[in-house]
Amino acid sequence: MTTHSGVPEVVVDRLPQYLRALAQLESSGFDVISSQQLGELLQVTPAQIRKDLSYFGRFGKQGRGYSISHLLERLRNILGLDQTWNVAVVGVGRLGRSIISYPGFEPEGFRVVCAFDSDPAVVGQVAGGLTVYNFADYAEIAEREHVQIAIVAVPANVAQAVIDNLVAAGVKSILNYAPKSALTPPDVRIRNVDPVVSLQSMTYYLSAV
Amino acid sequence: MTTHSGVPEVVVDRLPQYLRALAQLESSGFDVISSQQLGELLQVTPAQIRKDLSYFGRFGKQGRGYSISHLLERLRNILGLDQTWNVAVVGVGRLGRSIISYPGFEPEGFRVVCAFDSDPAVVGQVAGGLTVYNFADYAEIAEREHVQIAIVAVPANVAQAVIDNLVAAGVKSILNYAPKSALTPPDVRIRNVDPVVSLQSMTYYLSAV
DNA sequence: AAACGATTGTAAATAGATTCACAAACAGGG
DNA sequence: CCCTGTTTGTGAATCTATTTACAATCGTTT
Repeated sequence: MTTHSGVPEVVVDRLPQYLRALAQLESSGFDVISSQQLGELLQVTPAQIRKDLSYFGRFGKQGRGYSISHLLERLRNILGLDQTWNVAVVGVGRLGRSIISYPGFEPEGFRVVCAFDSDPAVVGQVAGGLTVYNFADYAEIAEREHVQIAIVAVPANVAQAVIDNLVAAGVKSILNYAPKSALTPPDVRIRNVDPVVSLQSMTYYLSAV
Repeated sequence: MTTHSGVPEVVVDRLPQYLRALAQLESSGFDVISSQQLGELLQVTPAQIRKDLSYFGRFGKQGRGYSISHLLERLRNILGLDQTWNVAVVGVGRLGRSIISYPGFEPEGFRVVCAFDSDPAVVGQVAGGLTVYNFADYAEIAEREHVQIAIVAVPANVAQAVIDNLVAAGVKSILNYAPKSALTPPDVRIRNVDPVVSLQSMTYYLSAV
C-alpha cells in the first residue's frame, strides 16, 4: 500500500525504528554510521535502509555513511516529530488511567491534554492531573485543546460507536487499545495496540513445531 | 517471510483477527458466514480470507460459506489456543504491574503465573496476587511453573540484557513492552508492543498532507 | 431430477516489496 | 594528484503477497 505521496506504508512504519536506533547511537557519542552497521543493529539489510531513505532524499555520503545528527534531524522532520502533538484519551478506566500516566509519551513529543468518559461517575473526576470531560462534548473540547490524535481505551462493545463519534468529530489518527478492530473511512488512520493478538499469533509457532 | 512449514507469517498474523470476529459473530447468534460477509466486517477481500484459510485446509462449503463454530474450533486448534499458556512477566514496575493485573489475558487462555524483577526492593513483594521472584532465578522457576511465554516490561537500557538472559534460559516467545527493539536468534519469536512507535508513524500522515 | 443461484478453493495473473549489483562519489594516503 | 578502499543511491531482478477469475460443488426450487 502506498497511501500517501508514493511512499509505501511499510517504509513509513520502519522510520521510527531507524529513528530510535539513531537516537541511541547519538547519545552513545557516535557521529557517523553506515547502512551496513545500522542494518546489523536492527536486523535489516543495508539495501533496505538505503532504499527506504531514498524515498525522501539523499542523506548519506559515499565512502562515509550517514551523519547521525543530520539523519536524525531529517527523519524527525519527515515524520513530523519536530513538533508537539496533542493527544486525547477516551475511556478513563483502568487502562485509560495507565495511558494518561504513562511517562513515555511526553519525552517523544506526545502530550496528553485531555481525557473523556461517558460514565457520569467518572466525568468530573481528576485522573493523572487531568479533569475528565464528558465524551458527549468531545468535538468542542478537542478543538479548544488543539487535539490531533485520539487514544481509545474503552470496552470492546462500545469501541465502534466511540470511534464513529471520533470520526464524525474530524479525528484523523486513532490509537486503539480496545480489543476490537474497528472500521474507519480511508482517510482516518487507525493503529491497534493489542497484546492478546500478538500472543495469539506467537502460539502458532510454539505449538506447531 | 514463511518462517514455518510454508505458511507466510502475514497469514498467521491475520488469523487472530478472523478468530475474534468469528467469536463475536457466534456470541451474536450467527451460525454461518461467507468470506464475502466476513471480509466486509474486517475490511479484507473475500479472496484473501479464502486463500489464508486454504493454507490449513478446506473448511467451507460451496454455496453456503463457513460454519462459524466449526471454523472457530479449527482456528483455535491451528493457533494452539485450545490450551492454556503460562506466562511470566519480567519487570514489576508501573507497567509490569498493569500487565499482571490486566484482565484481558485470562479469558483468552493466557495465565500470568509468575513475576520477576532484579530490584531487591521489589523482589519478595506481592503484585496482583503474585510473589515477585528474583530474575536471577528465572530459569529454575520458569521451568517449575511451566512458563512458555515471557512478557518483558523493563526499562529500555536493560531490555537487551534481560532478553539475552531469557533466550539463554530457553524462552522461545517474547512479548516486549520495552521501547527498544531487541535482537534475538531466529528461533526465538519476539513481538514489540510500543504505542510510541505507532504514534510516530501516524504523524507522518498527519503532517505531510 | 434437472436447473439455478451462491460460494468455495485454487491456478494464474498482477501488484508490491526486497534484494542484488554496480556505477558514481568521497576520504585518506602516498 | 592519483590510487585505494568504502559506501551510497538506484535500476533491474527476484521474491512475496494479493487479487482475479473460474471450474467444482452444494442446497434449494421447480
